Amino acid sequence: MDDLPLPPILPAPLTVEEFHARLAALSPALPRRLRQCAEYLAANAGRIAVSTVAELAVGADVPPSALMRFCQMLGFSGFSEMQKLFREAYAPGLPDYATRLANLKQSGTGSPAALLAEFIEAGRLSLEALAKSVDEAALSQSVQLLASAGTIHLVGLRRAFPVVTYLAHVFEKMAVPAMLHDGAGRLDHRFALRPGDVLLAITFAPYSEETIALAQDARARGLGVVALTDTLTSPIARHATTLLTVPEVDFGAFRSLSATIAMAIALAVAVGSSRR
Amino acid sequence: MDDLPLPPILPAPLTVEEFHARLAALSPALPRRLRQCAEYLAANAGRIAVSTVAELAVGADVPPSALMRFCQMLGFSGFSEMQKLFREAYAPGLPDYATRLANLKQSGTGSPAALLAEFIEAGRLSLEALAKSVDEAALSQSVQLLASAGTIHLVGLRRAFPVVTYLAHVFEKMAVPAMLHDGAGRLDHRFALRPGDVLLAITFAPYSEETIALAQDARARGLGVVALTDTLTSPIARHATTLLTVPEVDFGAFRSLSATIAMAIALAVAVGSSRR
DNA sequence: GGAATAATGGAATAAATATTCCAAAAGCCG
DNA sequence: CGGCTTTTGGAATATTTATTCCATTATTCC
Repeated sequence: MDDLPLPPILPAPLTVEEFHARLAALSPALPRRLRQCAEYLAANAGRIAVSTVAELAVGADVPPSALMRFCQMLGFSGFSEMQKLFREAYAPGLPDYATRLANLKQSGTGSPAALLAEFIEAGRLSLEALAKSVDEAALSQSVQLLASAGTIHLVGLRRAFPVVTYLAHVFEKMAVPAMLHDGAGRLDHRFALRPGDVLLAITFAPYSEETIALAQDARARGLGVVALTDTLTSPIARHATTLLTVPEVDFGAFRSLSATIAMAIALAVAVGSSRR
Repeated sequence: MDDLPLPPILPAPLTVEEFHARLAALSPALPRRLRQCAEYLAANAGRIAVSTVAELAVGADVPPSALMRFCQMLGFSGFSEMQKLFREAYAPGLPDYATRLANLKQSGTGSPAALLAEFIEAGRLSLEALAKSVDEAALSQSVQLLASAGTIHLVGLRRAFPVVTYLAHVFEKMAVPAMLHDGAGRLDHRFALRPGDVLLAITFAPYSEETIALAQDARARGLGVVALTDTLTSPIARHATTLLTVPEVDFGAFRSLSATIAMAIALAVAVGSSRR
């Protein structure tokens, strides 16, 4: 007659992040159907706000009742309460934004505001693509390599130049020894690269001869080279110790650079804090 | 007995953009309650996917039945059909992205990947904030002013420097006469500013003395000054002919620059095409 | 100013959706 | 292999949510 086998009732997650953490924590120790739920929801959390129990159940390939049980095991009273979390999380950021963007785009094609809307969109898409495609292993290796460098040499010309100037600024702020190769006066500072130094080279199609040449030279002299480029098949890939790629969405002939800069700062800050 | 006063039955919008266009077209000619619906939905279209009729009705301050009628007048069979449009539009972009981001952030606080996730997020928030806050009038005026310039002078130091270097690159590509004031060698090129020229000055807190001084000097000599800064109360505001602000979200001590660059390219491309 | 028409709000109804419950199946342990 | 516990699927129920209908109120036009 004792009907209190209730597994310790967990408190419901209060934020989307807590939700993901809970999912990751419970997932391995779950029976089959419930694990299916966990995996599907982890991969499609964005759908929760706009789907019904039945739709999600189909997606996860479980009966609706299994999904129901799953919600309760997470600590929610039911599916609706869980959905509420996602609907509220969704509210502040996107809705007004998407609307404004639509209005901007509509305000006459070719108008400055419409152009701006396009670049904003390109930037956002680039950032999203980066989030999806980042190679965590290559990133950590690059950080390690740069953190171990004597001096970090920065090279990147034309459209990549703004990124290296920003890096130079960030490294300076963090007191990391770095040297910017800017090609001013056509001076060639290749002999500034000394054993134990590392080169951080950035180039995108159409690739800069000079950047690639410097990478090749550094590599030939046994220095580490971290390359930041657009594809795995970039000509700089063959001269790189570690290779980072960022998928940048162009609008017209111009690149938003958002993703590249995000990657560059993350790299710089990680290096700066690991040298300390 | 004739009960066919049916106003010409419009076809329902098939995309979110069509929806906005329809709204804008019908809105002015609508009776009071229906106009309230149109206005509220135009400003909060993002909410449609995640709200109930009752919630939206409260937001628009109309009874649910009015909202219902409104949906039907747009050509939908009812609210559910309209909501379907928004739920489907919502699906592809965000969900996978948000999920990946959550996973990245979780991969150990302080790890490079987690840092990257933060910067991606900061960049995206900045872009969204920019979309919401852009002052279209100031933007067009700035474009006109720059388009009428003899030579465009670019100034921006420290964290703003990457932006001006990118602008210099874009202007060069578009064959717009522009001069970059980079402070190299502490040379002061203020006498390069000639009548009919325009200065584009970029600075963020903590504001650069040099940038502000150059703007002040240009203004005193009767030149146009377009200022790109972070707030309306920036010290450069008093020296500006037109003022553009971008709300940039920082993470830690570092700025993502995404929004600033989006604004800068839009400006440059608009100027370039209007000079042609 | 009054008849005709359009718009409105609220209550009644229909439909969709979430949630519970329980009998059957599967897994586990002695 | 047989009793026990856990997990599962589906059907029954409860709840929420959308939708319709109609009497009342405002507008328009003559």
